[in-house]
Amino acid sequence: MKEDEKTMTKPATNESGQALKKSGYHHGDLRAGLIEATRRLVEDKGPDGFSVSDACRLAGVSTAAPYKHFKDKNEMLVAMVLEGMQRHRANMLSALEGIPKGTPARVTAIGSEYVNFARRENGVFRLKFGGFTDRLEDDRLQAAGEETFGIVLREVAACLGETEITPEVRRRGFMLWSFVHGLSFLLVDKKLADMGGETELESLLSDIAERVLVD
Amino acid sequence: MKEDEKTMTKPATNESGQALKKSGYHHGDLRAGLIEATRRLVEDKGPDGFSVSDACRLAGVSTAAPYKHFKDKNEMLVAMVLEGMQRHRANMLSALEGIPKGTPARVTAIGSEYVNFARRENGVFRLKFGGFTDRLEDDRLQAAGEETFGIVLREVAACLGETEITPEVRRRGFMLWSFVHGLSFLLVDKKLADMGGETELESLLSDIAERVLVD
DNA sequence: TGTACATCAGTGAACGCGCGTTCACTGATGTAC
DNA sequence: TGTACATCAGTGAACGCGCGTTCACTGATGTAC
Repeated sequence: MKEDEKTMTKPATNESGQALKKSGYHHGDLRAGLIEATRRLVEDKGPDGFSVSDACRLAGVSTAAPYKHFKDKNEMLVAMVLEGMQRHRANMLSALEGIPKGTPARVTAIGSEYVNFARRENGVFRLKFGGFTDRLEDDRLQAAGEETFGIVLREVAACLGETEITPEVRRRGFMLWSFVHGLSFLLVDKKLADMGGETELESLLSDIAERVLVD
Repeated sequence: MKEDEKTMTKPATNESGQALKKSGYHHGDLRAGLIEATRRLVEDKGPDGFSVSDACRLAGVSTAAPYKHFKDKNEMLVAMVLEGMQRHRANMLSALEGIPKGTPARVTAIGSEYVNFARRENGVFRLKFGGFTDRLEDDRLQAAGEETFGIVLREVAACLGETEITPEVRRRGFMLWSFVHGLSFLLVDKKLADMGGETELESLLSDIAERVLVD
């Protein structure tokens, strides 16, 4: 196969070893490749360090190629954030596995995963919440966010012994969300330099859960 | 004075009526004028919608002028954010006036002002906290932030009956900060569409203060 | 009070750059016969 | 199985644009005499 030779002379055959590109001419799944490139760039250079040109370079593709898959730059970012939110949601759900229903420990587990996502996928997190929202404004993002918040509300309701989402459940859920959301930002901005490590974080989360969920 | 005629033909004599420019040739206080222009642009177009060229246009000055007062674009943003943080701090302090020492009401008042700042000066708030930190990284900003946090810690200590900033005071203060910080973001991102108005906000803040400050 | 002069805050033109997007195109691929 | 063909995912060159920053300059201002 001279495919490989060709690939080696291409400018952007991916620096980190993981393959973003499949074959010589047709890509295989360029849409996914570009989303992954977008994600990487946002993680590496920050939410505003992303450019279409960079993504193309990383995916090893001409700068015109994305427009076969996305309307414009904004669509690329939205698609990437949506994917990230699905991951986030899935992680939160799997963090619940094995923890008894109706216990504050479930709420703590969700919070812990929320914070971890904010750290692990800092760029995506900031892109969604850091004030780029105006640019990204999109019903799909809004909907995905509410769906995720629903997971929290369900657990809060269970803890409070409610069978449906009452206004009080919303209120408590919102308190918890606010706390965990702010905590994520402060951790990621490193405002918590002297606040200890992982144990301290877990204790903070369960402490808050208890304080908010106690009637 | 033909000064006025000249000014009228200038392209950027300020759209909103408020004077950013003083005289025909020398400006008077261009540094302040540019900081104000920067602030306006960041508020109007978002943290990443700011450009030096725009600021010059708004201040009615050539694009080379800022470099007599600031090292580069970043310095302009830092200067503007620093000014904003001083306002923020002053507002928090004056929100305390007349409220009895050692009461949770003082903590609530600070929180309320924090949230209001995030809404009133949304652009500045996001610029400081929304993930532009990497670009803005600056010791002066860090120091200003810690000074502001000190106000909270002092009040928390008073509420807990401590005379100094113990680890537990820091812990509680940090919980409160996280909550109020997250609340600010969620309000500003309009994730609280169904969460009621000002009264609800105040009740949320005092509720949290009580829950966190009760031993 | 009037004049000569140094200062330095502003000018305006220019620079090189990377960006987002478009265009006519090409050639790999899958399908119908 | 082999061939003709339509499709359409990619190319690569080009576009116009606004950006941040620099440069030699100019002329208003304050100060010394």
